[in-house]
Amino acid sequence: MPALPLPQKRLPRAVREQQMLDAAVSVFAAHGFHHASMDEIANRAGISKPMVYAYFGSKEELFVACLHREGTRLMEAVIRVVEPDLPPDEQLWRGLRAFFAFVAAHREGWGVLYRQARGQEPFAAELAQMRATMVEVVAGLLGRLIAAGGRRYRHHEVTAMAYALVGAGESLADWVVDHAEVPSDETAARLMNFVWLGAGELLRGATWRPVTPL
Amino acid sequence: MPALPLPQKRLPRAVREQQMLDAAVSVFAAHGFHHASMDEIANRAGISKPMVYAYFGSKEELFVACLHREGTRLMEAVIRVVEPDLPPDEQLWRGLRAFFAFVAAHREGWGVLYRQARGQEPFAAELAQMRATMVEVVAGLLGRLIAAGGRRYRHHEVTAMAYALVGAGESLADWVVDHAEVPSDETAARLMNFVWLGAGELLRGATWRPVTPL
DNA sequence: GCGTAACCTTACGCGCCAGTAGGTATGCTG
DNA sequence: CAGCATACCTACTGGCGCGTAAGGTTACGC
Repeated sequence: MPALPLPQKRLPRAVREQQMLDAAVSVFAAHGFHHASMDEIANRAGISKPMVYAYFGSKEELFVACLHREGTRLMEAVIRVVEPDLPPDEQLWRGLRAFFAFVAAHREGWGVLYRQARGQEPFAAELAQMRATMVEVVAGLLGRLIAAGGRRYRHHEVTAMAYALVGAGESLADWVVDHAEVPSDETAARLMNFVWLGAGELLRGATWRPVTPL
Repeated sequence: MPALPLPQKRLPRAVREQQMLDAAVSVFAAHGFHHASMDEIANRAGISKPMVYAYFGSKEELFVACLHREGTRLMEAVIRVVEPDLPPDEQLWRGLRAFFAFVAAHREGWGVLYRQARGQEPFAAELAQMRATMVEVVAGLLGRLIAAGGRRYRHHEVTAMAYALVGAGESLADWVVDHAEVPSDETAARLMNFVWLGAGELLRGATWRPVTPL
């Protein structure tokens, strides 16, 4: 969207910071980190460049701030729906739905930033952090799930499974971004089926059904 | 007058190109696309910059060439072991093994390039191409697998499953790169189990066993 | 041997943009 | 209405590194 030529009211820092982040997210998403210019970001935020530097310090720090804000929002969206009292499969299902819904709703924001960050070294750390949190959550879920079945697995095993699941999620998220016509819940259901039953069960014709209908 | 310490042998184009690619891969992997300098690449290849431009045209094209060479090698490594006459599960298993083995063997090459490319726009296309090929192969495998079980699935379904699988693979590949101590076959086996049996089967204590022992 | 094509070099131009210097306006607090 | 802090601006610069012009040198065909 174009820069809003609004009356240049003096605004408190907290507000301007959010505006800058909004601008930065869309510019970074549009051109990528390196091709994004700070001038454009400042412009779009309806402010001049030195303000951005005053508040965020550097281009890299600004990017990290974007990543952090958007990532936190995603996490919150997922965690909000995963109530610990529900049965594990229901938790997983809800988490997946929330995840894909978020990705679909933030098509041009989160996904793109995320992809960016995985390559560029300075950001990989920040990313790995969030990813690790996510993996931990999922691993916990799988752990309880398996424990409920009376079996025990090594930590390593469960972590690897969680990693695979998170990766599958990311990959399908990419797919969702490019296929706006497919409802995100449908994708969530597909992954749920795949994960829950595995190819072995699937080919025997079994189908996992959500308690809450689509 | 300037005595050349190194006997700068004149080499045919094909040879030099490979040397340049070798140099480029390691420099790109080390610093990332943008922080890599053409001078350093030329240097490491034991050649001067204009040669690189003469042969590859631009920094971007050079990167694409790297991506292409490495990607092709990966594809070949996987396709080589997947003999069409084998039963589908064996094919899948072999493919996974080859994939993780390749990634582990090219720790500082392929994985890093791959991560880079997903963000930067100009390369996403090239990447998507290879990815699509991979997904297609996997989807074909899954399709035959399911058909063998006597059931039918929509193309969309199978493709999504393939996408999820490929994503899980990529994700675990990252993990493998950071965990050199874990043998790649172990990771392959884990994913195979996960995919093949699904969490549902796993928690009932089932285990898929490879025909060819680790 | 001699021309010519391919290989290879040194040395530089020059756009782009992150980041800054230095200064002005505004509003809050007493 | 001082006086102080904070919001905000215009206008620069420094240098990094991609890409190139112009010119040597070696191999190879004839």
